[in-house]
Amino acid sequence: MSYCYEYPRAALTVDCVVFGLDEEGLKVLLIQRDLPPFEGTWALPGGFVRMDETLEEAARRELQEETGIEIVYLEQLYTIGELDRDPRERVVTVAFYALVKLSDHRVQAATDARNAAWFAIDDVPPLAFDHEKILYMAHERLRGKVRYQPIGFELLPAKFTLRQIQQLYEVVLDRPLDKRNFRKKILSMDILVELAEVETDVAHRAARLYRFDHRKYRRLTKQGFNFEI
Amino acid sequence: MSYCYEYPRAALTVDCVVFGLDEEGLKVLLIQRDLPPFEGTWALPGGFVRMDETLEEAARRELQEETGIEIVYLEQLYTIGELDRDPRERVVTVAFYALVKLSDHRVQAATDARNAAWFAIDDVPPLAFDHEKILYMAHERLRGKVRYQPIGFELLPAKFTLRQIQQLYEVVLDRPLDKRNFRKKILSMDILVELAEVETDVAHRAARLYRFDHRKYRRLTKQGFNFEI
DNA sequence: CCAAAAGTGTTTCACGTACACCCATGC
DNA sequence: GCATGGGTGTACGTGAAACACTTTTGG
Repeated sequence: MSYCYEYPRAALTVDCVVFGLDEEGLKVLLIQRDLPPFEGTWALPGGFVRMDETLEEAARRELQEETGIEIVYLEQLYTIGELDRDPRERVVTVAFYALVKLSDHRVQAATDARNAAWFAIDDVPPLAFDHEKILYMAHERLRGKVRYQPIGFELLPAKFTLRQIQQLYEVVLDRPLDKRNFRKKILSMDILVELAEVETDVAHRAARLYRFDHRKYRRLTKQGFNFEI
Repeated sequence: MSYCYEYPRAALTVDCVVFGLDEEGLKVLLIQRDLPPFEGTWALPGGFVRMDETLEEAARRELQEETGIEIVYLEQLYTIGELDRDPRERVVTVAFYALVKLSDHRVQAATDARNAAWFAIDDVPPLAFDHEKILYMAHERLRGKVRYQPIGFELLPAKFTLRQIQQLYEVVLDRPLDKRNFRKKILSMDILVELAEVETDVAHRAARLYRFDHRKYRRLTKQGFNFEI
């Protein structure tokens, strides 16, 4: 107990809502706590912020340590400072949300030393602390943001079919979309590059693969283009 | 120095970007610091979070203490945890932004004990810490949010003319809007109540006054209505 | 009567939406 | 040859944008 201050100070943590997508739908990455409080309960990955790292660095480090995942897309969500959210003492947490290409991370997270697992977003166990509230906020944010920023591609493999993007939007927005209209719209934005490849191992006609063109998107954005689904 | 912890802890503050609107345009409320560091420099109102108050409570209290302003619309903006943002020690700050009806607060803030003043958003003096960055973020957020949430009304008096709303949007979005189209659109949303009053003390035909109908808006929102300018 | 802003409709065009069939492939 | 999804075009309606003149009021 060697760090002393004139006034009391809250502890500062980060918590991360990590979203992934597979054939079954939208998933979230949880860890099972191995220490009290809430020992054995599922929770969002996260932990204390060190004095030599920024908030985002702390979030990335905790994700790396607890789940073995290297995050590409990470964004601050909200900071929660309710008085009794942690039974031990006052803990203020900065919540983040992250999007990962589940196709790349499926095995890693499940086999990590800590008990980490992907849960369907609609079938999440009871969570520690106020993590259900944080998860809800993150889900809302994703739903809102996916419509006017091309962040959905962070959930897809680098090469994807138009059907995959459409399914992504159908899952996140929770409504069916018309195939022809969707293709017309997404292609007319001119942010996808048509590849010379098609998907493999499907029991039907293989679909063309595309990739998202970050450079083109940035150029268009500067010219006043607004992504919107 | 009587509060001791096993690990070092960052200090936690709140900072507020308070926006107001008058005939000249968009304004921001600043205070002149009366203590080091940055003594004499203009800064965002804010201060340390106490252990018995939430983050939002801290923001409201600081605004009350430093500027005498009672805030209606207050929203969390971003949390900044860069390592050297405060020369004394590690300070993590939760930034908020607030919208006030400047018409009600013009005198109060200027005559408060502390040196507080409104500055045109495009003519802000050098600010302490990283407050210019925070101000920029808040301005961006306001610009973005005002288009799809009816928060602009928080900047107007309770009773306002259609010209006032239009000017508000012209100032915040920084582009001219067509009068007839704007009126058509805002009135067709059915979120304004036409009052039996007109403005007074103008050297021309007096315009009809309206007020924003929060209740109607909430009802429409539940039915899937989306505000958008 | 003059200055200043209030108030008011119509036309045009772009875009969103609804909708159904043939094609390619693997089994 | 059959099941599965890939890929494609048109018609319609709604809503955004462009645009100018008359009315009211105070000075």
